[in-house]
Amino acid sequence: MSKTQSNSQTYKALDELRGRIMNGKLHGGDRLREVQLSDDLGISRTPLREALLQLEQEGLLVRGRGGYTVRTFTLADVFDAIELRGVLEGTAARMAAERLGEPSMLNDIKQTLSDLDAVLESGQANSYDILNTKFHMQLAQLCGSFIVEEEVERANRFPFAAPSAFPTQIERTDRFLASLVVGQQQHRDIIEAIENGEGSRAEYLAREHARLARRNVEIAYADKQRDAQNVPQLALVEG
Amino acid sequence: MSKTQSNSQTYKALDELRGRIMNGKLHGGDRLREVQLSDDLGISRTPLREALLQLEQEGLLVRGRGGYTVRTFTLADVFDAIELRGVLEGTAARMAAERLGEPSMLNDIKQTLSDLDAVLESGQANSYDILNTKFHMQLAQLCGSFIVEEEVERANRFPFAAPSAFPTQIERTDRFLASLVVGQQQHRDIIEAIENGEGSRAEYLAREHARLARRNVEIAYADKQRDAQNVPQLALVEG
DNA sequence: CAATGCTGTTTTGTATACATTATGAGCAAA
DNA sequence: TTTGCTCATAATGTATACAAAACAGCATTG
Repeated sequence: MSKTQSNSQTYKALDELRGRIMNGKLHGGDRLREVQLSDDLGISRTPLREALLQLEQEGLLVRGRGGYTVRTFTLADVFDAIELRGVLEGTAARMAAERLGEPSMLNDIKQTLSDLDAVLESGQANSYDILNTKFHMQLAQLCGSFIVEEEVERANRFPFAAPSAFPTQIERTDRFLASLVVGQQQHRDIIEAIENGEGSRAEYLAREHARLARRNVEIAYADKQRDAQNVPQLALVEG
Repeated sequence: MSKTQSNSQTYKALDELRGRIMNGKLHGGDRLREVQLSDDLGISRTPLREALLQLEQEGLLVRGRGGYTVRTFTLADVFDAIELRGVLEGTAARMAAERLGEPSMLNDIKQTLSDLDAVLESGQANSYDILNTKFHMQLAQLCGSFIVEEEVERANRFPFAAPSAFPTQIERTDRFLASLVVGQQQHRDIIEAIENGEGSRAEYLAREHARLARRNVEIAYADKQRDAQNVPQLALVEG
């Protein structure tokens, strides 16, 4: 996160390409030609290549026979990525429960919980997403292992798998808003389990919590045509 | 795996640097200067930078304030990495159990099990490591999800976390050889669980199996001085 | 007619020169 | 003595020229 700002050109290329892929401007299987992209973006090949390498690591591109192509995702891939995030966040939660030192270490994340409550009552959906992301980051940090924390964050960067990947853009149906309430209860339960040192409970609650995201994807995918404008990321998913 | 061969210079740099770090020629905290390294390795800066970027992704280097430094690992980091691998392999095993189509899909990995048996009886330790690695790769492939498989392989690339990271180099004590027998039984149990569709059992067996690797690290670390020549990777671990 | 090899073209891989930013030493002033 | 500024130096970030390799199309040959 810190390096991103320093690399001006590389970051610009990274951001722009990621955007194009996620928005569906670049389709799965499209080949990326360096010189052409370089001209297009107004960025020379060296930082562009750095960005391409990064996007390969993020899983958005595949490198075959020398050239990069945009990766294609199936709906199953999306579900798997979400499940993977659940597993990793579950591990973070379990480790947090097993290793937690002073209860005061939970103060910050409890504050986020309260903020989420306030936002849910007032119905400000945008703030919810920001706070939700914050909660998940704080949870990852609680595990006490930088190795695990890194991997959780990595899983969160994966397309569609992020805790707030879809909510901002999905139409705010009552059904969806209700799922936020459920999710917030799960947040509370996870923290309670950690506080009580209930590692296994914390792990499975976090896994179950990730399935909420899966459900959101299912809803969005079912209404793919209608949500096409709201959720352009869906263009990435084939079929 | 496929791209590695194509990049001649980049791969050379990657391999050499990885080796230097793992062997302790480069110590934790050492700064890597591009021009100096470029001269040293006889490789120009562009492919070198690509290698550095890759090593950052692998977790061996950290990028701060523009420059790369060799990452320092604590013993706790090593344990966490191993636990993480256990979690991910456990997930692969569980998914394999839950999703397995035809039982014949287990034929290949069962063959590996038999090969491992034969090697254990004959006492050829080198072949054991190769087959052990093969087993773990096949297990990852069984999960039916490329996303998960990729992440398992990623966790295996992490220093010390690979299934056969240490065994080849550790002195072959009776105690250690006994652990191989235990490990092989765990292999069999995992496959049995998958075959029976016992997802949860498969998951936890795989987790427990990873703890064998942890024990090997503990042994090696306790005898750090004696094993220093045999296990140069230990130089990477501070303290 | 099929297969194979040649050649022009395009694309990525590599090297290096240039630009920009960080760093640290030295000195001056408080 | 310490602190802050300035400037020299050296590092990384960027651009581009060149090399090598892959690819496609065509012609030639069996």
